[in-house]
Amino acid sequence: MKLKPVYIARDYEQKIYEAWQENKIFQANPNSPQEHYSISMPPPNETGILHIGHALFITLQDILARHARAKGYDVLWLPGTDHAALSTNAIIEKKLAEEGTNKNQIGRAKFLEITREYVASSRNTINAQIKAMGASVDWSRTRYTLDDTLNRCVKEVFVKMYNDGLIYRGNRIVNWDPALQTNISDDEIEYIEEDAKLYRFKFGPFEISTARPETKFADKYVVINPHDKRYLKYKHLDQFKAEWINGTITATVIKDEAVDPSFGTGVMTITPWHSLVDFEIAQRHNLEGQQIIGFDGRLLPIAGEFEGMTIEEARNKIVQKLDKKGLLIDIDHNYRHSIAINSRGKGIIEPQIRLQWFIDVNKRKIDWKNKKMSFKEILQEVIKNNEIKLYPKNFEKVYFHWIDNLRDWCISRQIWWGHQIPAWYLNNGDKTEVYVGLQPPQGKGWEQDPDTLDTWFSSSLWTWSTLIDPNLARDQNLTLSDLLAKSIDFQTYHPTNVLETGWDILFFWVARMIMSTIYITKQIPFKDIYLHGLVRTESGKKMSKSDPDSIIDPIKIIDQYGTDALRLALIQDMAPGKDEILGRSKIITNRNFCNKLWNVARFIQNKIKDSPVSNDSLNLKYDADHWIIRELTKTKEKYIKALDTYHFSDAYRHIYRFLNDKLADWYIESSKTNSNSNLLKYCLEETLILSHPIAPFVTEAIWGTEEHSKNGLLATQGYENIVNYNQQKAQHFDDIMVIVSEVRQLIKNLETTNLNLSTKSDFILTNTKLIKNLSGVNEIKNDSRPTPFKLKNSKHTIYINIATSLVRAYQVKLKNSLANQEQIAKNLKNRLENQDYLKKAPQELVNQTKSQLQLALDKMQNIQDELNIFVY
RNA sequence: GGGUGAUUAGCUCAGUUGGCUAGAGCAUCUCGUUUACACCGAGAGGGUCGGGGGUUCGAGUCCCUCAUCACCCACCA
Repeated sequence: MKLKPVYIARDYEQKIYEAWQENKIFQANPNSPQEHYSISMPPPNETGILHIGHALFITLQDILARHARAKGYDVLWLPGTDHAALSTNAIIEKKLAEEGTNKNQIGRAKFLEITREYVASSRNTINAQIKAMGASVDWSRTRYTLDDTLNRCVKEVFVKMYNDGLIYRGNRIVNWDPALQTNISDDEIEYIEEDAKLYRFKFGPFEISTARPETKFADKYVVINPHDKRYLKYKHLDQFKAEWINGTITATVIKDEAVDPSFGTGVMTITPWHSLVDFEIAQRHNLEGQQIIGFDGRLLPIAGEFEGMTIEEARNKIVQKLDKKGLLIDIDHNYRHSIAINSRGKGIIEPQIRLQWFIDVNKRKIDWKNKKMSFKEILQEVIKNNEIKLYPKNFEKVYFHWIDNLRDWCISRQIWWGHQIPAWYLNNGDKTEVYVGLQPPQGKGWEQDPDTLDTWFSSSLWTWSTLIDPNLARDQNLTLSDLLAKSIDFQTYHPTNVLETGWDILFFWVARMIMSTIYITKQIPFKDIYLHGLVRTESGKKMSKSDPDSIIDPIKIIDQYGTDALRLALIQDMAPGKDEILGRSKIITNRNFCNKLWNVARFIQNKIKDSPVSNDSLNLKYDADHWIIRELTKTKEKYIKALDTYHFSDAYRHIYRFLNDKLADWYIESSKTNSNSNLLKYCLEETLILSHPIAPFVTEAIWGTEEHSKNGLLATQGYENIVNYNQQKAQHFDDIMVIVSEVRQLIKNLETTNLNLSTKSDFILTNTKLIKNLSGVNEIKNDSRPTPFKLKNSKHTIYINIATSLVRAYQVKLKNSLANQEQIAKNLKNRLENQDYLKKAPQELVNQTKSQLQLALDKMQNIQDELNIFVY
């Protein structure tokens, strides 16, 4: 088949992916005698559509998977989707609201049914888009964070943790989202700053400041720093009367270090029910708290006349009332206040006290390394001991900092979409019995906890639960340990080799996987963690839905420029853990790499047509042949090493340099003079095999148009050993390159097309035609008579014959290069005159410096000799 | 308030344990359609690596400090 002049990606990509799938080449084979390699794909939201972040992680993981296959591993890259509890639940509730109903009206069963239908229809979208990216995943092992096996695992883990005392139920301040009617984890909160008013009120003998007067109905305590000299006459637990919003109250003085004397008046009242800090102060002193704001965000009966009002409605009215009573002192309008919002739903968070389930991160209950350790300690241990390696390493600092500040993890959510908590309650008059188990308890009156578990609880089980055989998981007679022992995938592919994900979910997900996996399986979940950065717009901003122009839509890019162009643009100049900027121009540049490869293939195929490939074994005929094999060998070593160490952009740069600077610019150009079609074909095939992990489609497309000694699709080809070459002959071609480059410069600088050379060197004379074709020199004569000018960079003696009219221009050029060489020689000389350098630097380096200096001096001498001609 | 990272050519960025005469892509300028490629080729210009100090024979690279920016964590009534 003949290749078209230009590579049109969309004509090939889909068919190629289908061919890969038909041949089942991405299917893992645990029975393979080869070594095994595995990656768990971070499951994207099933309701999502492919964005640039997905495109990045698919690209990186696909490169790793294909690279491992080419190295000869049996590879499992396991795909899946996440049920994304919070956001999916919110979508459905919004839909219901639009239809004029709500979840309580339709009931739990109906709600779940609607949700299931909705997600089933959208899951295909994301999976098709993952395929479009070229992902070499094993679709036969697709998993879902809400499927039966995972549900079983979730319950098993919950029950085990409960029995070990690692999960407890307690009254704690949680981040309540009145809009979504659920609490969310600390990590899912964002803070935004806004202008607010800071009110100062009279409170008994004190002045207090607050930005939130609406929470002050039940404030019966003033808290003062014990060291605050202004208030030494008030003792801890002193009582006083104060006129307040709804009449006179009796209040108590509390002394606590948490108060900052320099803020406001140094006196504050506390609202334990609606503030974490206040709650902690109240706990220290055993104070009562009272709920002021309902879970619907409206004021409760304690607010008296303000009952039922929202916070916005009530605030000004309360201030007005206090003002009328003469209690308002002043208002600071320049106050900036940060408010907590839900990073997913954007609802304003109202701290509330609720009975919730928590995971204890400090209890030493987990067996690891023959010790009883806490989750916190395990998280520190595995990274400290290098059992799990972080790339880039500097994220360790952030990681440890996060662990130091880790609190117990609240895992219950007041939503319906997700894994329901396997806890049941029985009301016995004034006491509630609690039962936690895999199956509902016997007997009447038990009711299951309506809450579900945080999505991250189930996704933290991802690496191992996905490797459990789903058929075995249905057998309730088997224990969880049995399941792990009998599942061949788990035995073969766990721990996984690498977790590749964004640094933004290091804590949400990565850390929690380490916790849960070690706790259950006694294995680490992965050996390496590679963190990539975020992809930003050309102006450096985060791509956001509110600014549609800023969004690079991978689907559109793929259609327009091809998947490979997108993949290459994503890894070009990318550094681990660092955000990168991606714009259209970068994609176009990388589309050009594909086109270059395509045209190299076209040229070589035409060549082969003209002089068909013989059946002889590979025969290196010309100096250039040895040279290109040397370059290919170097490139291959560097490329493989770069990918082995997650240096994606380096790997790409190496193959890019080889293709453009070596193969196309020099070898193909020289093959127009001296053609070795066997070797051309070999170089093309090697380049395709090497480039395949980073640009799978265009390479497979070219491969498909060729006849190969090797069978099968390109995606199944491994890296092979490279043929031997002769080092000396390779260097001969280096000599030719030096000459050609200098001649090209001369021709440009002197603005002539009429440049002639003469030499008596046999080497040059046998390569006359090649040098002429490559450099554009007019003629190379066999003539030993010297002319005033010589080529300077070649070790061969080659004279230049130029017209007298050009001599002056040539003189300027000589002076420039003399100055240049002088500077170099001066630097090297200084270095060699430094005794310390001679003593302390490695001998090898000193020798190198000496020969560099000699080279520079020789060149200077030559130039000077030529310049002397002008002395008159 | 605590922390992390960044600062290298006009722009976007590489630069792996210090050895650099600091690189690439894009952009700019000049020339060129020679058996693949104008989604091309050849050549050129452009940087005291944010400032200052230190360690070292040697610093873009390590340490200190200042400045600017970005992000993360905590959050004060």
